[in-house]
Amino acid sequence: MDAAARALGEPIRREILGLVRDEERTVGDIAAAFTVSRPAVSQHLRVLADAELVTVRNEGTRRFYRARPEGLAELSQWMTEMWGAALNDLAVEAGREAWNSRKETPKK
Amino acid sequence: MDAAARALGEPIRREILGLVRDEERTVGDIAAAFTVSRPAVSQHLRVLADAELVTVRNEGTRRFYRARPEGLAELSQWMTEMWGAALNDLAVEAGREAWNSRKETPKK
DNA sequence: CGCTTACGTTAGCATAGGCTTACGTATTCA
DNA sequence: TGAATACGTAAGCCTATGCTAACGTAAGCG
Repeated sequence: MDAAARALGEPIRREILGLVRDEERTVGDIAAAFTVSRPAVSQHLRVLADAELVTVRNEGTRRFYRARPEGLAELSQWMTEMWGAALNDLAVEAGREAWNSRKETPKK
Repeated sequence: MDAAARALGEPIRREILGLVRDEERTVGDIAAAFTVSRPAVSQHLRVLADAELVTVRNEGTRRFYRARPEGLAELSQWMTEMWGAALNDLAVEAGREAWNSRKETPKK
C-alpha cells in the first residue's frame, strides 16, 4: 500500500499505467510515448511491478506489461474508509461516468 | 494530485490523517501519538496541508488540524477511472462496511 | 515587561529516488 | 556461432525527503 501510493506519486507512472490499462505493451512501446530514456521507463516499470500494479509476460526477447488494478485495492479501501462512503460515492459516480463514456467511445 | 499521492505514501501521514479524521487536534496532541519528534510531525502536517489534505484553525498559541477528505477527490477519481467502476465497487463496498461498522461502534 | 506554552523554521545530515550513459544478458535468426 | 534485438542492471550524479537539534515567534499571563 505504501508502495502503491508512492508509485502513483509520479505522474509518469500514472501515465504508464494508463497506457497498459487495456492492453499489454512492450517496454519499447511504452518508452516511445515518453521523452525519458528507455532505462528510465524500465526502472519505473520495476517500481510499478514491486507495487504489484503491473504484471509481466515474457515472449521471446520482449516483455509485455499490463496493468494490475487489484494492486490499488488496499489504497482504494483505505481512502474509502478515510473518506466515508457518502463522499466517496461522488468520486465513484464521476469515475463511473468516465468509465462509461470511455466504453461508449472505444478508440478507433 | 501528485502531492496527495506522495503524501499518502508515508505511513505516518496516513496515520495522522486518521487521527484528525473525525475531530480536529493540536500538533502536540498528534505528536504525542508518535515516536518521532514534534517538528517532524509539524513537517508532515505541512506536507499534508500543501496537498490540501488537512485544514488548519488557529486558536491562541495552538493550531488545530483537521482532515480535508476532498483533497482525495482527484486521486480517487483517477483510481476509479483507472480501475473501472465494476472492480471499484468492491472496494467501495468494503469501505462502506468499514464506514458503517465504525459508525455503529463509536468510540466511547 | 519577562516567562511559559505551542508552535513553525532552519541547518545539517543521511537516505531515497529519478535520470543518463554504459554495460550485461537472453532470445532470435542467418 | 555471430550479429541484432529488446531488455534489465550498474554506476554516477543531482535533487528530494525525512529526521533531529537548535533556534525563532506569537499568544497568553503574572
